[in-house]
This record gives sequence, structure tokens and C-alpha cells, in this order.
Amino acid sequence: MADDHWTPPPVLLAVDLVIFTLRESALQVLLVERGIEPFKGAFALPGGFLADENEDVVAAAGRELYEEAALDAAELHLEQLGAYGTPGRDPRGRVISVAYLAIAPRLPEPQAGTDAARAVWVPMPEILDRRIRLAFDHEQILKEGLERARAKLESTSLATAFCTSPFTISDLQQVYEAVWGAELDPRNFYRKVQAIDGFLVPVGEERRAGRGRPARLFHVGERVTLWPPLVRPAIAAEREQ
Amino acid sequence: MADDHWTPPPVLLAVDLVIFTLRESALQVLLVERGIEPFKGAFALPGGFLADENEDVVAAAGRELYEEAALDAAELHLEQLGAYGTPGRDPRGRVISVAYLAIAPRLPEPQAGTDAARAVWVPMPEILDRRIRLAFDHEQILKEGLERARAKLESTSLATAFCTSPFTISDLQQVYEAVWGAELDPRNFYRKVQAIDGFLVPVGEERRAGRGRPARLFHVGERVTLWPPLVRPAIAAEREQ
DNA sequence: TCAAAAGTGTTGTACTTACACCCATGT
DNA sequence: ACATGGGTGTAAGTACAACACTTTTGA
Repeated sequence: MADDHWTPPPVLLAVDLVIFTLRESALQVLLVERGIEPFKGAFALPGGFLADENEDVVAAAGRELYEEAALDAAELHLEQLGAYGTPGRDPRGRVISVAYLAIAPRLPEPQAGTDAARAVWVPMPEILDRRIRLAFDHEQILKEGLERARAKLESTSLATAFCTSPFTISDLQQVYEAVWGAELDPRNFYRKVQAIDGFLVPVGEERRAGRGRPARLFHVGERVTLWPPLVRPAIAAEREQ
Repeated sequence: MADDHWTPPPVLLAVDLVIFTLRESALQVLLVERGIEPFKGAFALPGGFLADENEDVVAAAGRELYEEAALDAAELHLEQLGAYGTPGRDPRGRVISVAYLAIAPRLPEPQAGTDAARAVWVPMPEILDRRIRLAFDHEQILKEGLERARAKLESTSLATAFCTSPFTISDLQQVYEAVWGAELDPRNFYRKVQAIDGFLVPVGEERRAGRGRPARLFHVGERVTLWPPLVRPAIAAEREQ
């Protein structure tokens, strides 16, 4: 410490992305099959190294979002999850990864024939059932991303990031059910979300979807924090002991 | 990307610590007065660079905790807040800082005559009133640390990390009041925390503190997540719009 | 006319807030 | 005895899960 000539060891900085969307009523995450060692052939979160000395970390996340998934960061929810920097997590050297959580609405099939061709949407149930192994420490990052998304659905309007406006209340309910992995009573859900004022603003139109009564359409309101929170029923199991 | 000889730019990795404790019924944070440029003379969060290539990031946080505050990481709550890596945040170069939140119980005055001599406990109200300016982006990190602590008091047993066992329920209440910056009804608080089972376990002894009826003493129980959560009244203001 | 999805009413239970009240101690 | 802090009782108000029920559509 008293040595004036000591300099800190340089490390490599990477970003990793947990990108969630809703497809076929299931929560899906974007993964890329690795074409090179290490972990060649395994699936990994999209990501990459800082492009240059002057690139902001969140900008790098936005760039990778575009390069690997053909998604535009400006139109997505993007938030930091944290840093992952255990020595040995990347066999190539000392790599510190800053992980981001991104939420994308279901878009018109972006990834064919582009740079993002290697990217595939994988349903979370397949990963949670351990049918897919992830490279590096990406399983842990993904789990923490999932938990973050689950928690923020309770207390913020994050769920609307999965929807394209306008949307119906049952569209929104599908998001909650897919992310939480729990069934909700549509009648109670319907009233609960409408009671939170500033959360949903009615468009005044309706959407017919085949059979059944047409549903009212909504846009997202100004409110970002939900009160009272929508508490996930899964927690009920954890309540006792 | 197609250039096989491209290598990512190296960056410097630092850790910064938001260390909270309770002193004189106020939430206080440990700051160090900077002895060198940049920001010489200003206050900063304790922290420093990674010691060597093989040091784990959380280990670096533990080491700084010891070097700058004479605190033992093994006996403290320590959790990551996130990474702060905007270019220009440190005028000396490209520094990525991983911030940690530490909670310390009030200890027998550690920091006289040690390496940690430059460290001082500063009451949060003084900082929130802007009477103290912080170096780098440390004000933002500190704010996020405070918000994290406030939020985790609601849903976890984090408050007990501020207390030395055994403690009384009003000790615990003081923690909540100081961190939330809100007054609580002692009678309702008393029952609420006792109703959460597994949170507090009675020691069977009492503590006399001058006047008044002696208070029962408790240890922390096994439970880490609190149900139902203790909701901070400060939120009440945010409920409307 | 029937199934399906949207939307409304109601009821019992749980949790919270506010505050009256009693208890045990030091001065 | 009385002030002080610890601890208990209780009633009003609010939120919620469960589920019966009505409305509006397509087939």
C-alpha cells in the first residue's frame, strides 16, 4: 500500500444479457449457442466484451442487444442485475461480467438471416427442469434475473414491458402467470389491476378475439410503483417456516 | 468482430463500501476523507482496487472493510449493490466499481490509532441535507445503498444486523425508525414483529435500562424473509400518484 | 342455444391502525 | 407517588380470496 509504483491489476469487462419475452404463453429467454471454446456447443446468455475504453457499460449492453438479438435498447426495459466476478468463472482470464435484465414484448420474429441468427428463444420451464445446461455461471445469472423480474412484477409496472400497447387485462394476466409460474383468478386480477390508479389507462376500444365477449384495451399509465403490490401466490408456500 | 487479433480493452476494478451502523439513534455511514487527488479533502466511501489478479471481488470488499474500517467481514452482513462504470466517473482512468452494502452493529469504537484512522461515522441526515459533498459518484451509490437497506428491512430480517444479540424489541424499533426516517407505534410494532414466527426467539431474560419496566431479550431466529412484510409508513405519501 | 371469455357482486376472513389500558421498574 | 418505558386488549377500517352470477360475443 505504501508502494507508490503499485498499479491495480487490469481485468476484462463483459456484459451479459438476460432477455425475457412471452411466447406461446410461456416465459422465454434468449440464448445463443456457443460456436467457440470454451463451452463450445453449449448455450449461453448473449453478451460480449466492452468495445473500447470509452464505451459506457450500459451502452455495451445496448449494443449487444442489437448485435446478438436485433433488438433496440431504446424500446426495451433494461436494468442492471449486478456484477459477477469470481476468479475462474471464465477460463480465458479474469473477466468481470456486468449482467443486465431486458424485457421485450413479443415482436414479429426478428432473428432470421441476421447477425442474431444463432440466437434462440428457450422456454424457462426447459431450463428450470435442467434439460438445458448453460455455459459459465450463466445459470446463476439467469436465476437472479428471473427472481428480479418476479419481484418487480409485484411492485412495479414492469409486466407491461412484455406487452405491446394496447393490451387487454388478460394479456397482462398471462404475463403474471408465465413469470410467476402460478395461476391467478381472472376476476380478482381484473379488479386489482384496475384499482391501482395510474397503472392502466383505458383506450376506449375493444378487441375481439374469436369467441367470448370483447375485452377493453389499455395503455400503460404514468405510475411505475404499484400500490398496493400484487403479491404472488407462490410466496404463500414460503410463508410457513 | 471478425478480427481474430482484437482484444477487449482492460479496465481497473475497484470496490466501494456503503457501511451503515446505528449510533445515537441515528443511521450513520462510514466515510473517509480523501488524502490525495482527485477530490482531495472531500469525503468518499471506503474502497479500493482489486489487490491482484486472483482476488475475488467480494473478498476485496472484505479486505477493504478490514483495512479501512477495522471490521471483520465474517461478522457482518455484506451484499452487492451493483456495478458503476460510467466513463469519466474517475478522472484517473477507466475504473469500474462494484459497490457493496455492509451493515455493522454498534461496536466498541474501532477506529482510533489504526489504519482506519481517517474513517469517520457521518449521520445520514447530514448527507441528505447536502451538508456534505461526496467524491466521484458516491452520492448516488450511497442513495442506492440506503434505498436497498430500507427495502430489505421490510421483507427480511436485515434489521437485526444492526443489533448485537441479545436485543430488545425497542432496540429493533430504533433501527427501523432510523433507517426509514419514520416514527412507529411501539405497541403495534411490538406485536407485529413477534407475530412473525421464526423471526425473534426469546432468550428468557430481561434487560433493565434505568427507569421503566424491564424489556424481554431476543436473539434472531432462523427466518430470513418476513411474512407479512413490515411496510414502511413513508410509502404512504407515495401511494397517491 | 351453447360455450367461452369479460366483467360485477358479495361474503367471510385476515390484517392493520389507533388508542385505551394495565404492568413493572427507578427515582 | 409518579414518570417512564414495556406490554395487552379491542374496535373500526381496509384488503383480499373465493366463488356465484351477469354480459357479450362467435359458432
